[in-house]
Amino acid sequence: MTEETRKRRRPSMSDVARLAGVSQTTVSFILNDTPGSSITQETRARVWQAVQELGYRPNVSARNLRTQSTNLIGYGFHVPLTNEPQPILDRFLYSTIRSLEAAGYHLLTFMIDLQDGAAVYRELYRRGQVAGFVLANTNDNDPRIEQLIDEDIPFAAFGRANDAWSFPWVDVDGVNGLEQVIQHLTANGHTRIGLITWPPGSRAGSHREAGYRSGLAAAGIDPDPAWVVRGENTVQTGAEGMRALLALPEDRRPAAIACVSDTIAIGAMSSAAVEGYVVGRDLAVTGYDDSSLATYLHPPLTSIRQPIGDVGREIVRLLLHQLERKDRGGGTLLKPRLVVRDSSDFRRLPGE
Amino acid sequence: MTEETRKRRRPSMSDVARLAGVSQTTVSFILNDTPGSSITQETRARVWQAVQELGYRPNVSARNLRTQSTNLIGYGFHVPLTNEPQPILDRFLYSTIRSLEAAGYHLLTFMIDLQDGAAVYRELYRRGQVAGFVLANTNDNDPRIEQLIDEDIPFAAFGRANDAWSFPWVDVDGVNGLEQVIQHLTANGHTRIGLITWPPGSRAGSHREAGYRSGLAAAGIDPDPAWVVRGENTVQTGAEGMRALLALPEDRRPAAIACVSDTIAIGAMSSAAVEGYVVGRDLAVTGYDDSSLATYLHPPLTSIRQPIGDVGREIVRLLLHQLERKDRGGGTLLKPRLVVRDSSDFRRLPGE
DNA sequence: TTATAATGCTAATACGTATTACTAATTCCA
DNA sequence: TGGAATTAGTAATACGTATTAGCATTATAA
Repeated sequence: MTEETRKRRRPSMSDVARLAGVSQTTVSFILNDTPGSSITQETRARVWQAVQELGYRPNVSARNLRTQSTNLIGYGFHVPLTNEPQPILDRFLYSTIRSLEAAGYHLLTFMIDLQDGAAVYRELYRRGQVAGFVLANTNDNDPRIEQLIDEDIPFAAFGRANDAWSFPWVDVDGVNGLEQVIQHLTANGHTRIGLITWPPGSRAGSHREAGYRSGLAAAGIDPDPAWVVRGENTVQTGAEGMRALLALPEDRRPAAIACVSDTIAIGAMSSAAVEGYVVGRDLAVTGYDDSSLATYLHPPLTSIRQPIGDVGREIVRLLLHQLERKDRGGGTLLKPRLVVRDSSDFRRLPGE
Repeated sequence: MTEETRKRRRPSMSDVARLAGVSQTTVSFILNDTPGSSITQETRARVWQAVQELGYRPNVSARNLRTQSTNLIGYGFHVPLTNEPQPILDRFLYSTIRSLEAAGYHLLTFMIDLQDGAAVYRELYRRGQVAGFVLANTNDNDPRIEQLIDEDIPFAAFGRANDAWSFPWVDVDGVNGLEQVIQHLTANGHTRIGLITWPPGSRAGSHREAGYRSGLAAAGIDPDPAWVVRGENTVQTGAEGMRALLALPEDRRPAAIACVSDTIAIGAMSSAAVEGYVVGRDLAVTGYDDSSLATYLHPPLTSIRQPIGDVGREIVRLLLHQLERKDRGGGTLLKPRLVVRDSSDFRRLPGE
């Protein structure tokens, strides 16, 4: 039985046509509702009947070959340098997959490492395996984007890359996000505010840092260069960054620390606790991403929530627009939202 | 220029053949190293030259149609009920994608929700979009597995489903994992040990619970039914579970709590802190998964590390075996490893 | 020297679909 | 009533590849 089942050829349109007593062309017309074709209700019914009976399903490869297209969109995972979970990326991916499926597309995933990166994209496209790409984790002058623009390959990116390049992107306004954080902290009376952020060259990092600076400027604060420390997106970076900041002489030591991710904030909070500080009383800490952990940390973490579902939907819209109408769209900038919790909101704390 | 670039048809084998002055058949023979064909070194060189010149790449759809196969493997994401990060799943995915690519396959992702689940798999397979599937998050009597077996569709699963069904799976021995945890805790003198685990029906959950029970039995401990509390895989479950356990009367209250995931353990630790317990001194807590956060929690979390890279590799091996030799393989059970940290290792703590 | 085998290549075909060009029968309109 | 227009369908073809069958030409064996 196994062998027989495996061997049996899947029914094709011709099989359906034969069973229904019509031509293969007619079947195609009916299944695709081809405009301009005229078929009786009765034959339509007969053909659908045959489709049911045989369990016919159109063959994707044949259809792709004939239409010179494909229902696949590529997405490259960066090889993770560390094992940190990437909750934002996961949620972005889910939302993107969902939106793509609603339009009849599927997401093909592949791994890229930092050097060969761009080449894989070209290869997949030239083989006709994918119709276009969705990008995430974009960087300053991202070589992938440069190449995709160059070769006129359809794509849309989560994140910007370079003010000079014009391409379809969706981003969450990191400048605004950190401005909200700083505004919240200064409103709470803070004047010495540190920042734990990523190494230079990260686009998202530079936006968030710009928001940090403009937020401080708006409050008339001139930041001490020592207030900004950097590292990869790991808990460890947060822990070490916090230790460095707390090691500053008392008159320069920040009493509020903004982090560019929850992951970093978790490390920072843990380090602060080790050093004997009570976060939320002695020290304000904020994160970014509003991951699900934020609520349950001790104390709960103030964070910035990104409208990830919207990002996925908008990216897919931009991409499909290209695939259909063949012209590139512009960018979309979405606003994030500050979620205040005890890690930064001293007024909510009991006592002191 | 844009329009021209877009319009230009991708070169086909015939174009290469024409440029090299040979037949399309010859080009195919050369590119595929078809055994039994005999072609001069000189013609080979001429053809490769033409391939370079035109930038020719084989068309995937045409190849798939001709060979009645596809280079895609399907992977269905469960719609996440919560926003918890799933570090294990992410790492499993990376490892799987890598292994698949090494064999010339790509991973096609799609979303499934709990009810229609199984139908999507059949649909993708019958359309010839994918050659088989990789499954994760398998459950007791998983209907997807039942259907895939029924319809003789190639697949391999991360996790078991049912002792009666025979199919290719890879799993990490959860019984052994929790036995290691319990053995460690009892060796440290604990006699009242709680468990925060998932709702019944989770296969992985029942294995870990069995390990909990056999571990206790090995130490001659008869567990109080109140020691086991259940909930979804969220931080909240951990927090509430811990609160429930700590609310038990003192003579029944566990002093060590094993959790079936780090996510749950994080909630448990946070809740314990709120109740005024110092984890690692008053209370031992252990997790499962050894996520990257574990090291940087306060205190660092004892956890179970799963050999995820091996899982991905082995799954792909089992799947490819089916695709090539057309028979199903058996299962592989991998051993996890206990990583002891301060959350459970009282002897490491300073003072008392 | 001649039949046979190996070498180096090509022509023809099929995979399953979508689409264009066409035909026969019917309906419409003046 | 008769020609045009519409209706209901079909035949033929192409997408780009892999493969089978076959055909010269050269090398080998008897």
